[in-house]
Amino acid sequence: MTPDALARAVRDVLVALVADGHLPGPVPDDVVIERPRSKEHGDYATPVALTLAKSAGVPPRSVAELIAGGLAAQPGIASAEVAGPGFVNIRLAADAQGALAGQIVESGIAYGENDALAGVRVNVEFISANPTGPIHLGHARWAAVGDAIARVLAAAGADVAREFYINDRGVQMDRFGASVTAVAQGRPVPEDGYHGAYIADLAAAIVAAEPQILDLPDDDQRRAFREAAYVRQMDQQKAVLDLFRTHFDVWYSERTLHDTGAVERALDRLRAQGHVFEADGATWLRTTDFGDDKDRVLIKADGELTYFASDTAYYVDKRIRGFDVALYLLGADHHGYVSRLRAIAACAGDDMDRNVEVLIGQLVTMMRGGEEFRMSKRAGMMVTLEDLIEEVGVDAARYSLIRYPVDSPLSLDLDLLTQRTNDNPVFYVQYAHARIASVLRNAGELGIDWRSRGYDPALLDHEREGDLLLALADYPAAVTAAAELREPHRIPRYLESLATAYHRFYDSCRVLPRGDEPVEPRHVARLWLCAATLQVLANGLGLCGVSAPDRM
RNA sequence: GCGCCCGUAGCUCAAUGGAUAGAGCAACCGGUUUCUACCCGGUCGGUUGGGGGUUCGAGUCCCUCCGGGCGCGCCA
Repeated sequence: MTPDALARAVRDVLVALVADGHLPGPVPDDVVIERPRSKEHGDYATPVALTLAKSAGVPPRSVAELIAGGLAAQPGIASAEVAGPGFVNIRLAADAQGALAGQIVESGIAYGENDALAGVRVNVEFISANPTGPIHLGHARWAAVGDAIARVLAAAGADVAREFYINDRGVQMDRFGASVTAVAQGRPVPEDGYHGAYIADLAAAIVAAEPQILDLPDDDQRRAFREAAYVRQMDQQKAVLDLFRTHFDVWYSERTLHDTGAVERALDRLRAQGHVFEADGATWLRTTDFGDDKDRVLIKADGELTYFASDTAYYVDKRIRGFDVALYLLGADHHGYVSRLRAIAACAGDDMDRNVEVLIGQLVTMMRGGEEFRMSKRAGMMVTLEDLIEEVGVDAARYSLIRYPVDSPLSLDLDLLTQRTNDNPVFYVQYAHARIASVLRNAGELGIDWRSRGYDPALLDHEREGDLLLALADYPAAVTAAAELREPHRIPRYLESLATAYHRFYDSCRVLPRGDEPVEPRHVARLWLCAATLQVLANGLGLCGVSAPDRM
């Protein structure tokens, strides 16, 4: 029995109690089912009597008694008891609990998927690094977390697009182009240019590929270098992200935004909503109507569009493309954008609490030998995603970036992440997967065809088996919570608890027959439990974009 | 100055308003006659930064103070 099924069972009891006049209505739509911290409080507990008592005008324990009485008569429930101020503590029957293993194996990769966010179209925009340099460590957190959020949202039934916004227009691009040009011509990089060693690499590669570029007139040459460097730098970013298993559905160019008239469309819409005004020769958006600190300029007095105009047009464009939610994943240095992005939505006539969402990711640093790791081989003073992958590998990097809530600063300890020990949770979880794969392999070699035999769920009655089944039952709720709260770190945390439950089970429950022992139904039942655990570990690691190895 | 985020065990961090605040690491003690010991069990460890409030119930919500991080351009 799953927590969902249990919630329905409790609700059925409440409906019956109301129908019989034992309780006044209404019955709440959602009955809260909790996993008590203490095992003494049962497999599950519901505090619903506590919340109902007030409106019913009855002592909570009396309400709880009624619920417990009704529940105990339900199939699959071993016991339901009232405890504390009015909790109902519930224990499941072993067979009802054990049946879950079969359900999970049958569901396979779909176990954990749900429809909590069905019908919601979400645009997840993340990284959006300038195409003027490599993806750095600050972006890396979002490369992992943004991708995991997208996976988790999709698992919860949302229609998700991963999007990368390319700032390929404006002053930074020109400075980038000027820097590459200068190096190619043997001149020093301008003061306000880009100084990393990668600039020289780009210049050399471009000159090697198209030597005639140096014969072009100055302006043409600078433009040609800029465009060639842009293409190469984007390719480099894409290659690294590809290596990092972060793939985008849409690469959205700021130039495109301007070329397709999206800016004008957005301005029209904002004007129609009545939040645009002229002052001091400039065109403004009155974002202060919706909580921003100050109004923002869309078109400068010199006629140039601001970056804010692009932001605005881009948001409106996302909505025109049919997304219900524009989810922005930004670095802490951009948190000042939150109020203006929300104001943009409101100015466009949208609901700023629903149509736009901004997550702010705090800083990431890398430590080695107790010292901060600051230098990159290619990029100078910044550490790149490439460096991180080189240091710890994709799995450890992704896992440890996803493992923590994004609103707290993160310090990655490279010494730890390269160790294959318990300090390093990704190995702990992967090891559990590999361990199970090994058991299943051995079962195959012993000729135990557990899958076609079926199993008796009531045999999974050992305490550690029950704990493992409870952990397996928690998975869908972990996925839903991760999606609804945009907190993918819940998945690694969950996987670690599942891995612990498995290792504990493995420690006290022999799965395969020893030596010449015959194959008994209990062995088969435990193989089903192993297979179910393997599946959930694989599914959860999949949501993190981390591999689930069969051998380690 | 204004705004946002954070403050939980020696360290790194969990905890969707629920019961006695949990893991891992570190320290100490134990565990494998055959499935992966990269594992498992135990001990030690807390005024959840301080104070006040809301609630049947607060680490969680509100107020205030303290401490830390970041942001506040007709820049991009």
